[in-house]
Amino acid sequence: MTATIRDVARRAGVSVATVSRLVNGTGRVREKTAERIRDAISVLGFRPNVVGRSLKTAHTMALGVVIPSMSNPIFADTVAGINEAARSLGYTLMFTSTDYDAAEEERAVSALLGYRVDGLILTVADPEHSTILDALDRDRVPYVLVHNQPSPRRRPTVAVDNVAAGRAVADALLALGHARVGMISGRFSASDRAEARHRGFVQRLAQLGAPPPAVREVSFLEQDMESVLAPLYTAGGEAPTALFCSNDLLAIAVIGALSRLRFQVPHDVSVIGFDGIAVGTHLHPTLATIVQPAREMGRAAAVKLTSRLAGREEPAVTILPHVLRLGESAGQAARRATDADNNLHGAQRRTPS
Amino acid sequence: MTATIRDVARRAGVSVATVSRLVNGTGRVREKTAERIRDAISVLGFRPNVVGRSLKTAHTMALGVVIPSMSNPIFADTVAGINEAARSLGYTLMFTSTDYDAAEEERAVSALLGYRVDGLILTVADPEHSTILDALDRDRVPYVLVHNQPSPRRRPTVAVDNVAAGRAVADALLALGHARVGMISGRFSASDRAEARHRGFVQRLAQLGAPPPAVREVSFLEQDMESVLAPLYTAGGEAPTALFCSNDLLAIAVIGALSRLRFQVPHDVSVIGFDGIAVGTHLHPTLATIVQPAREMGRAAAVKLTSRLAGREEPAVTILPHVLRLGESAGQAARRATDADNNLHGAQRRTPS
DNA sequence: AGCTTTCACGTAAACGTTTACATTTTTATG
DNA sequence: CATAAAAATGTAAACGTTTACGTGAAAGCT
Repeated sequence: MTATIRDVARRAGVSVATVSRLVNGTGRVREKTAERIRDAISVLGFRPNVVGRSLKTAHTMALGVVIPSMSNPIFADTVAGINEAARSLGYTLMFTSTDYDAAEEERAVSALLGYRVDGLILTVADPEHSTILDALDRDRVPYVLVHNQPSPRRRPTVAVDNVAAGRAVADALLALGHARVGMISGRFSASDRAEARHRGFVQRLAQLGAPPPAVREVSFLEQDMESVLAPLYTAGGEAPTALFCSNDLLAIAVIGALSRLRFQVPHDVSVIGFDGIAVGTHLHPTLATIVQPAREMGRAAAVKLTSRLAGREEPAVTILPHVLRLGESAGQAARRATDADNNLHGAQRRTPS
Repeated sequence: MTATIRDVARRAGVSVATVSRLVNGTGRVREKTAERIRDAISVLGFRPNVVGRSLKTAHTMALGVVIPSMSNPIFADTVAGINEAARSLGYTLMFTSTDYDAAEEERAVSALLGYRVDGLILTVADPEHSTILDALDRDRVPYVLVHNQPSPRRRPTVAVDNVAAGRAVADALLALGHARVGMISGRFSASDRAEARHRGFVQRLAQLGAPPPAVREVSFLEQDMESVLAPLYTAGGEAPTALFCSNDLLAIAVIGALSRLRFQVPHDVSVIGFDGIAVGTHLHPTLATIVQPAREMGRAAAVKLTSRLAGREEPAVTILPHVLRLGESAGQAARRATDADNNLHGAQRRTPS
């Protein structure tokens, strides 16, 4: 069917070795023969079979990518960055998204390993207790984590400092005068970074003597945010005036739910997200958030991985800077004074059915 | 390093053929030997090398995916759908995004072909005049287009009827009383679907006796939408009261730019997008749009492709239904009457610097 | 001229599978 | 129990490359 190196060799009247040398630029070949070979290649439409090559060379020039979800722009952007860097380094991507399913994580990695990708870039649910990662370490499969929270084990990682960012959110909210705050987070078991953000948040709150936040863990695919929020806001005057959401998608859903519950953002409750996805700036109110340099993180991950593949020494963990973007969704806490005063806003609220 | 089928065979005291048969479930093997082999496999951590297998079997169980951009949720969702279907069919994805660069399209396909993917799923700039597609046809490489506008050549495609959708937008806008409309579109040369949407739009406008729309082609990555829009709105009373944008991302940018130009959407100008990306419903005003079933389209494309690979006959083109979602960004045209009347709103507008 | 290098190229053995075909073992049959 | 049929397994050749090694020719040197 499609031409092989043998066909080319025959037509050019040389041996396959010479063709291989020309194609790969390894070893010299006389200009005259080179021309004959090039001719043969173009008339036969020869395209080197990478799988044959890979079998022999024991590397595939393919990188495996495993992320939780394609539908979250933060990951899409990360992949875009990986793609960009990988391409320019001559690598191709093999890709899977797991839809936040831990079992699927394992299947995906296993499949990729079957293809003998040269390395993996992944965002896993819980790197601390990951049998997958343990297996990769054992088998000496090169990988780098992206977005996962770096831990004492110092697995190769590109991330932001989620804990510090969580603290920053606490600072910001307190500075805006919020006394009672809450957090709506994706399941910690499905996201170590959500857990890290929470940890920083709670820690700083405690440090500054604020009461601990109400925390609600939800599925990353939560459909019915109203049912999650309603209970928080039916209890007496203790409802949080600001909500930290572990990612922007959640924050957007929360803002929608709040509005259906007849709360105004930020007047009644402030909301701050995490990620800094592009659409956040187009929302109304614009979304307050911690922005991560997603595309850059992807690039950095690809570069780190390929550097390791090339045997270059690389720092295990790269922390990229995050920045707090104070959008309109986070505002001053409602005029605080007495508890009674808080109830003045009660009229605007409605106990959900 | 990692165990081969030979190692397994040796340890189990059988031949490689038997191991292969067991692993692939082809041919029978006595339960007793099967057990020995399974043991050997698990202690050696044997994982069949797909590249060796691919070389022999001449198929890779890998599908190539080439799309313009990862950062547009419509494509991200499509890829999610492809991923989902491919996975359940036992295929793995090799992935590239081109960032709307036609040259990159070619490189990407070429790379993928080098890996001998079993087939390709792609969204190209211009399927009608695509040397890439011609080459694929010539070399009998199975592929299916997704999102591209089906043409008389009936290349395998999964799409919505962009022309009909364009007409639907014209109908909707006219029904809302808009007399002068415009279109902000990604470059036709970079997107046949934008061109198709435009075609339907213009066609229906003409059919109904409305004046032809002002059309502005912009880059899909346009940063400065204000400079694009400003000229449209400095000319006398001829400015469009409604803008059809060839995709939602553009529509969002347009709404932002309009607001910076001190126009209110939809009061001063209505905006309607295309794609139906999820965030549209969270915007304020919510985004009027044509919604495409992106994830489903991805799934359908993967299914169509793999069916063809399996030799099953499949209709060449699959048209999935789109639906018009009339969000808040499209409203009644400003009270029309005399031309003079239109100028009443002039006070709210400001000629940009 | 004789010698050593260097250059250009060819030969053939891998790489890890699958799979026709051959061979052995087991089972069924009379 | 002999034998035929069926079942289980083995042998070895491919698949398309790369690459160590070998060889002949040309070039440089004394």
